[in-house]
Amino acid sequence: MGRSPCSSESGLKKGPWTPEEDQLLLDYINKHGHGSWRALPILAGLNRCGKSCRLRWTNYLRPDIKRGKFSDEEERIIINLHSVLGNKWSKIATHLPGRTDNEIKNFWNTHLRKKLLQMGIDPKTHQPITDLNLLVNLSHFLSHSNLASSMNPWNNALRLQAAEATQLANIQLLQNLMQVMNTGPLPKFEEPNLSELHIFNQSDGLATEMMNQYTMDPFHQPWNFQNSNFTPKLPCDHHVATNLPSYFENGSSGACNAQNDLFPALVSVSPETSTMNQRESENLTPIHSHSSNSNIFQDWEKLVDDGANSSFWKDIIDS
DNA sequence: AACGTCCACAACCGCCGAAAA
DNA sequence: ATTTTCGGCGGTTGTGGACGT
Repeated sequence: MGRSPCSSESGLKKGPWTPEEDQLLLDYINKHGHGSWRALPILAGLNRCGKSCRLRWTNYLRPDIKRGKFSDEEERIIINLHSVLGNKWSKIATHLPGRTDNEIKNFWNTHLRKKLLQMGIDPKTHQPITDLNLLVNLSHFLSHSNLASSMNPWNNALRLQAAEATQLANIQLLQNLMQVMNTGPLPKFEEPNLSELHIFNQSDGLATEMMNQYTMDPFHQPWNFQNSNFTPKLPCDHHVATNLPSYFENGSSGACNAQNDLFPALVSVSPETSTMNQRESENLTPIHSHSSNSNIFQDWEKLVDDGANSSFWKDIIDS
Protein backbone atom coordinates (compact mmCIF):
# COMPACT_ATOMS: atom_id res chain seq x y z
CA MET A 1 0.00 0.00 0.00
CA GLY A 2 1.26 3.43 -0.83
CA ARG A 3 4.79 4.19 -1.81
CA SER A 4 8.07 3.50 -0.24
CA PRO A 5 9.56 6.58 1.36
CA CYS A 6 12.50 8.36 -0.14
CA SER A 7 14.75 7.18 2.64
CA SER A 8 14.34 3.53 1.73
CA GLU A 9 15.20 4.06 -1.89
CA SER A 10 18.73 2.74 -2.11
CA GLY A 11 21.61 4.93 -3.08
CA LEU A 12 19.77 8.23 -3.18
CA LYS A 13 21.49 11.18 -1.62
CA LYS A 14 20.02 12.89 1.41
CA GLY A 15 20.91 15.97 3.36
CA PRO A 16 21.91 19.47 2.32
CA TRP A 17 21.91 20.35 -1.36
CA THR A 18 25.12 21.38 -3.05
CA PRO A 19 25.27 24.35 -5.44
CA GLU A 20 25.87 21.88 -8.29
CA GLU A 21 22.70 19.98 -7.48
CA ASP A 22 20.78 23.23 -7.24
CA GLN A 23 22.05 24.24 -10.66
CA LEU A 24 21.06 20.90 -12.21
CA LEU A 25 17.58 21.21 -10.78
CA LEU A 26 17.23 24.84 -11.83
CA ASP A 27 18.45 24.15 -15.35
CA TYR A 28 16.09 21.26 -15.83
CA ILE A 29 13.01 23.03 -14.51
CA ASN A 30 13.78 26.18 -16.46
CA LYS A 31 13.97 24.13 -19.64
CA HIS A 32 11.22 21.57 -19.13
CA GLY A 33 9.18 22.54 -16.12
CA HIS A 34 9.03 20.09 -13.28
CA GLY A 35 6.47 17.72 -14.80
CA SER A 36 6.40 14.52 -12.82
CA TRP A 37 8.51 14.97 -9.73
CA ARG A 38 9.14 11.26 -9.55
CA ALA A 39 10.69 11.22 -12.98
CA LEU A 40 12.48 14.51 -12.64
CA PRO A 41 15.64 13.49 -10.77
CA ILE A 42 16.50 10.82 -13.34
CA LEU A 43 15.88 13.16 -16.24
CA ALA A 44 17.80 15.96 -14.55
CA GLY A 45 20.71 13.74 -13.60
CA LEU A 46 20.17 14.11 -9.89
CA ASN A 47 20.75 11.37 -7.38
CA ARG A 48 17.82 12.51 -5.28
CA CYS A 49 14.27 11.36 -4.81
CA GLY A 50 11.53 13.34 -6.49
CA LYS A 51 10.15 14.52 -3.22
CA SER A 52 13.46 15.98 -2.18
CA CYS A 53 13.65 17.81 -5.51
CA ARG A 54 10.16 19.17 -5.11
CA LEU A 55 10.87 20.45 -1.62
CA ARG A 56 14.13 22.02 -2.68
CA TRP A 57 12.34 23.78 -5.50
CA THR A 58 9.29 24.96 -3.60
CA ASN A 59 11.13 26.01 -0.46
CA TYR A 60 14.33 27.40 -1.86
CA LEU A 61 14.93 27.60 -5.58
CA ARG A 62 11.64 28.98 -6.83
CA PRO A 63 12.37 32.37 -8.39
CA ASP A 64 9.50 34.15 -6.69
CA ILE A 65 10.67 33.36 -3.20
CA LYS A 66 11.27 36.35 -1.00
CA ARG A 67 14.14 35.73 1.33
CA GLY A 68 15.33 37.61 4.34
CA LYS A 69 13.90 38.93 7.53
CA PHE A 70 10.16 39.03 8.03
CA SER A 71 8.81 42.56 8.22
CA ASP A 72 6.69 43.76 11.11
CA GLU A 73 3.73 43.78 8.78
CA GLU A 74 4.32 40.18 7.76
CA GLU A 75 4.71 39.27 11.41
CA ARG A 76 1.37 40.81 12.25
CA ILE A 77 -0.33 39.09 9.34
CA ILE A 78 1.05 35.73 10.39
CA ILE A 79 -0.13 36.15 13.95
CA ASN A 80 -3.57 37.23 12.89
CA LEU A 81 -3.96 34.50 10.32
CA HIS A 82 -2.68 31.92 12.76
CA SER A 83 -5.31 32.97 15.24
CA VAL A 84 -7.94 32.13 12.66
CA LEU A 85 -6.41 29.27 10.72
CA GLY A 86 -4.18 27.60 13.29
CA ASN A 87 -1.18 25.68 11.98
CA LYS A 88 -2.40 25.80 8.40
CA TRP A 89 0.93 27.04 7.18
CA SER A 90 0.22 26.56 3.52
CA LYS A 91 -2.97 28.59 3.78
CA ILE A 92 -1.18 31.29 5.73
CA ALA A 93 1.53 31.29 3.09
CA THR A 94 -0.98 32.04 0.35
CA HIS A 95 -1.52 35.44 1.96
CA LEU A 96 2.19 36.22 2.10
CA PRO A 97 3.52 36.40 -1.44
CA GLY A 98 7.03 35.06 -1.72
CA ARG A 99 6.99 33.28 1.60
CA THR A 100 6.81 29.50 1.85
CA ASP A 101 4.83 27.51 4.34
CA ASN A 102 8.06 26.03 5.63
CA GLU A 103 9.59 29.43 6.18
CA ILE A 104 6.52 30.71 7.97
CA LYS A 105 6.33 27.59 10.08
CA ASN A 106 9.96 27.97 11.12
CA PHE A 107 9.50 31.64 11.84
CA TRP A 108 6.50 30.88 13.99
CA ASN A 109 8.22 28.16 15.95
CA THR A 110 11.43 30.06 16.50
CA HIS A 111 10.19 33.60 17.00
CA LEU A 112 6.49 34.30 17.17
CA ARG A 113 5.54 31.48 19.49
CA LYS A 114 8.08 32.61 22.04
CA LYS A 115 7.07 36.21 21.59
CA LEU A 116 3.44 35.46 22.38
CA LEU A 117 4.40 33.33 25.35
CA GLN A 118 6.49 36.17 26.72
CA MET A 119 3.44 38.38 26.43
CA GLY A 120 1.36 35.92 28.41
CA ILE A 121 -0.58 34.83 25.37
CA ASP A 122 -1.16 31.19 24.62
CA PRO A 123 0.19 30.74 21.09
CA LYS A 124 -2.28 27.95 20.44
CA THR A 125 -5.44 29.74 21.48
CA HIS A 126 -4.23 33.32 21.16
CA GLN A 127 -5.92 34.00 24.45
CA PRO A 128 -4.33 35.26 27.65
CA ILE A 129 -2.92 32.42 29.66
CA THR A 130 -5.31 31.88 32.52
CA ASP A 131 -4.30 30.52 35.85
CA LEU A 132 -7.01 30.49 38.49
CA ASN A 133 -4.58 30.95 41.37
CA LEU A 134 -2.99 33.90 39.68
CA LEU A 135 -6.39 35.39 39.01
CA VAL A 136 -7.43 35.11 42.65
CA ASN A 137 -4.17 36.60 43.85
CA LEU A 138 -4.51 39.37 41.34
CA SER A 139 -8.01 40.21 42.51
CA HIS A 140 -6.82 40.40 46.13
CA PHE A 141 -3.96 42.59 45.07
CA LEU A 142 -6.32 44.85 43.22
CA SER A 143 -8.63 45.17 46.19
CA HIS A 144 -5.77 46.33 48.34
CA SER A 145 -4.34 48.58 45.72
CA ASN A 146 -7.67 50.33 45.34
CA LEU A 147 -7.81 50.94 49.08
CA ALA A 148 -4.20 51.95 49.29
CA SER A 149 -4.43 54.33 46.39
CA SER A 150 -7.35 56.14 47.99
CA MET A 151 -5.49 56.67 51.26
CA ASN A 152 -1.98 57.30 50.14
CA PRO A 153 -1.04 60.96 49.87
CA TRP A 154 0.76 60.60 46.58
CA ASN A 155 1.12 63.45 44.26
CA ASN A 156 -1.40 63.71 41.46
CA ALA A 157 0.84 62.34 38.78
CA LEU A 158 1.69 59.26 40.74
CA ARG A 159 -1.91 58.79 41.71
CA LEU A 160 -2.91 59.00 38.10
CA GLN A 161 -0.34 56.41 37.16
CA ALA A 162 -1.48 54.16 39.94
CA ALA A 163 -5.06 54.56 38.82
CA GLU A 164 -4.13 53.69 35.29
CA ALA A 165 -2.14 50.70 36.44
CA THR A 166 -5.04 49.56 38.57
CA GLN A 167 -7.41 50.07 35.69
CA LEU A 168 -5.12 48.12 33.44
CA ALA A 169 -4.96 45.31 35.94
CA ASN A 170 -8.71 45.44 36.40
CA ILE A 171 -9.15 45.05 32.69
CA GLN A 172 -6.72 42.20 32.53
CA LEU A 173 -8.58 40.53 35.35
CA LEU A 174 -11.89 41.13 33.66
CA GLN A 175 -10.61 39.63 30.44
CA ASN A 176 -9.22 36.65 32.27
CA LEU A 177 -12.44 36.18 34.18
CA MET A 178 -14.24 36.23 30.89
CA GLN A 179 -11.96 33.42 29.87
CA VAL A 180 -12.76 31.46 32.98
CA MET A 181 -16.47 31.98 32.56
CA ASN A 182 -16.18 30.70 29.04
CA THR A 183 -14.87 27.35 30.14
CA GLY A 184 -17.56 25.50 28.25
CA PRO A 185 -16.62 23.97 24.94
CA LEU A 186 -15.95 26.59 22.40
CA PRO A 187 -17.97 26.29 19.26
CA LYS A 188 -16.12 24.35 16.69
CA PHE A 189 -14.68 26.95 14.45
CA GLU A 190 -14.84 25.68 10.97
CA GLU A 191 -12.25 27.06 8.73
CA PRO A 192 -13.78 30.34 7.73
CA ASN A 193 -14.87 30.88 4.21
CA LEU A 194 -12.49 33.72 3.78
CA SER A 195 -14.01 35.08 0.65
CA GLU A 196 -17.38 34.98 2.36
CA LEU A 197 -16.04 36.85 5.35
CA HIS A 198 -14.54 39.41 3.00
CA ILE A 199 -11.50 39.54 5.17
CA PHE A 200 -8.66 38.17 3.19
CA ASN A 201 -9.64 38.61 -0.39
CA GLN A 202 -7.24 41.41 -1.01
CA SER A 203 -8.81 42.38 -4.27
CA ASP A 204 -11.84 43.38 -2.34
CA GLY A 205 -11.79 46.93 -1.04
CA LEU A 206 -13.63 46.05 2.11
CA ALA A 207 -11.35 43.12 2.62
CA THR A 208 -8.31 45.27 2.27
CA GLU A 209 -9.67 47.76 4.73
CA MET A 210 -10.46 45.07 7.25
CA MET A 211 -7.15 43.43 6.65
CA ASN A 212 -5.46 46.71 7.36
CA GLN A 213 -7.43 47.08 10.54
CA TYR A 214 -6.68 43.61 11.69
CA THR A 215 -3.07 43.85 10.91
CA MET A 216 -2.54 47.39 12.06
CA ASP A 217 -1.59 46.28 15.54
CA PRO A 218 -2.19 42.68 16.44
CA PHE A 219 -1.27 43.41 20.02
CA HIS A 220 -3.82 46.14 20.29
CA GLN A 221 -6.16 45.63 23.19
CA PRO A 222 -9.81 46.42 22.63
CA TRP A 223 -9.68 48.84 25.49
CA ASN A 224 -8.79 52.36 24.71
CA PHE A 225 -6.76 53.92 27.48
CA GLN A 226 -5.77 56.94 25.51
CA ASN A 227 -9.33 58.09 25.39
CA SER A 228 -10.46 59.67 28.63
CA ASN A 229 -13.96 58.40 27.89
CA PHE A 230 -13.05 54.82 28.49
CA THR A 231 -14.88 52.72 25.97
CA PRO A 232 -14.63 48.98 26.14
CA LYS A 233 -15.20 47.43 22.77
CA LEU A 234 -15.99 43.84 22.15
CA PRO A 235 -16.99 42.16 18.95
CA CYS A 236 -20.69 41.55 18.53
CA ASP A 237 -20.38 38.65 16.16
CA HIS A 238 -19.93 35.90 18.67
CA HIS A 239 -19.21 33.23 16.14
CA VAL A 240 -16.19 35.08 14.95
CA ALA A 241 -15.42 37.24 17.91
CA THR A 242 -15.06 34.47 20.42
CA ASN A 243 -12.55 32.83 18.24
CA LEU A 244 -10.47 35.83 17.56
CA PRO A 245 -7.90 37.07 19.98
CA SER A 246 -8.67 40.29 21.75
CA TYR A 247 -6.06 42.10 19.76
CA PHE A 248 -7.88 41.16 16.61
CA GLU A 249 -10.50 43.71 17.41
CA ASN A 250 -9.40 47.14 16.41
CA GLY A 251 -10.75 49.88 18.60
CA SER A 252 -11.42 52.09 15.64
CA SER A 253 -13.72 49.62 13.99
CA GLY A 254 -17.16 51.10 14.04
CA ALA A 255 -18.92 48.23 12.33
CA CYS A 256 -19.85 46.69 15.60
CA ASN A 257 -20.54 48.85 18.56
CA ALA A 258 -20.20 46.18 21.11
CA GLN A 259 -21.11 47.96 24.25
CA ASN A 260 -24.60 46.58 24.17
CA ASP A 261 -23.19 43.14 23.64
CA LEU A 262 -20.61 43.31 26.33
CA PHE A 263 -22.11 41.05 28.91
CA PRO A 264 -23.98 38.67 26.66
CA ALA A 265 -20.65 38.11 25.01
CA LEU A 266 -19.30 36.92 28.31
CA VAL A 267 -21.36 33.80 28.20
CA SER A 268 -22.82 33.43 24.77
CA VAL A 269 -19.85 31.77 23.32
CA SER A 270 -21.29 28.48 22.29
CA PRO A 271 -24.44 27.48 20.55
CA GLU A 272 -25.50 25.74 23.76
CA THR A 273 -25.34 28.92 25.78
CA SER A 274 -26.15 31.43 23.12
CA THR A 275 -29.80 31.52 24.14
CA MET A 276 -28.91 32.61 27.60
CA ASN A 277 -31.67 33.58 29.91
CA GLN A 278 -32.42 37.21 29.25
CA ARG A 279 -32.90 38.07 32.90
CA GLU A 280 -29.61 36.49 33.78
CA SER A 281 -27.89 38.57 31.22
CA GLU A 282 -29.58 41.75 32.37
CA ASN A 283 -28.84 41.11 36.01
CA LEU A 284 -25.33 39.96 35.28
CA THR A 285 -25.89 37.06 37.59
CA PRO A 286 -22.95 34.72 37.77
CA ILE A 287 -23.74 31.36 36.30
CA HIS A 288 -23.66 29.05 39.27
CA SER A 289 -23.30 25.98 37.17
CA HIS A 290 -19.66 26.97 37.07
CA SER A 291 -19.42 25.83 40.65
CA SER A 292 -15.79 25.04 40.36
CA ASN A 293 -15.22 28.69 39.80
CA SER A 294 -17.17 29.85 42.83
CA ASN A 295 -14.13 31.36 44.47
CA ILE A 296 -13.40 33.26 41.38
CA PHE A 297 -16.90 34.65 41.39
CA GLN A 298 -16.66 35.59 45.02
CA ASP A 299 -13.52 37.49 44.28
CA TRP A 300 -15.16 38.90 41.23
CA GLU A 301 -18.09 40.16 43.29
CA LYS A 302 -15.74 41.61 45.86
CA LEU A 303 -13.76 43.26 43.19
CA VAL A 304 -16.88 44.79 41.71
CA ASP A 305 -17.99 45.91 45.16
CA ASP A 306 -14.63 47.45 45.87
CA GLY A 307 -14.65 49.32 42.67
CA ALA A 308 -18.35 49.99 42.42
CA ASN A 309 -17.88 53.70 42.84
CA SER A 310 -15.12 53.95 40.36
CA SER A 311 -15.91 55.21 36.94
CA PHE A 312 -14.25 52.16 35.47
CA TRP A 313 -16.77 49.64 36.72
CA LYS A 314 -19.60 52.14 36.43
CA ASP A 315 -18.82 52.50 32.77
CA ILE A 316 -18.97 48.79 32.27
CA ILE A 317 -22.00 48.13 34.42
CA ASP A 318 -23.93 51.04 32.95
CA SER A 319 -23.21 49.85 29.49
C1' DA B 1 41.79 27.75 21.73
C1' DA B 2 38.59 24.23 23.05
C1' DC B 3 34.41 22.83 24.42
C1' DG B 4 29.46 22.95 25.32
C1' DT B 5 24.99 24.99 24.59
C1' DC B 6 21.59 27.35 22.15
C1' DC B 7 19.27 28.79 18.12
C1' DA B 8 17.67 29.18 13.37
C1' DC B 9 16.64 27.03 9.42
C1' DA B 10 16.89 23.55 5.77
C1' DA B 11 15.53 19.13 4.98
C1' DC B 12 13.31 14.90 6.04
C1' DC B 13 9.47 11.86 7.59
C1' DG B 14 5.06 10.03 7.72
C1' DC B 15 0.50 10.69 6.78
C1' DC B 16 -3.47 12.11 3.98
C1' DG B 17 -6.60 12.98 0.10
C1' DA B 18 -7.21 13.12 -4.75
C1' DA B 19 -6.51 11.28 -9.08
C1' DA B 20 -5.17 7.72 -12.10
C1' DA B 21 -4.77 2.95 -13.32
C1' DA C 1 -14.42 -1.05 -6.13
C1' DT C 2 -9.72 -1.48 -5.21
C1' DT C 3 -4.98 -0.42 -5.57
C1' DT C 4 -1.30 2.56 -6.76
C1' DT C 5 0.78 6.91 -7.52
C1' DC C 6 1.48 11.53 -6.64
C1' DG C 7 1.52 16.04 -4.60
C1' DG C 8 0.83 18.40 -0.51
C1' DC C 9 0.83 19.17 4.34
C1' DG C 10 2.28 19.55 9.25
C1' DG C 11 5.48 17.83 12.57
C1' DT C 12 10.07 16.69 13.60
C1' DT C 13 15.00 16.22 13.14
C1' DG C 14 19.76 17.30 11.79
C1' DT C 15 23.23 20.53 11.04
C1' DG C 16 25.95 24.55 11.11
C1' DG C 17 26.85 28.94 13.08
C1' DA C 18 26.78 32.09 17.05
C1' DC C 19 27.65 32.68 21.58
C1' DG C 20 29.19 31.91 26.31
C1' DT C 21 32.33 29.69 29.59
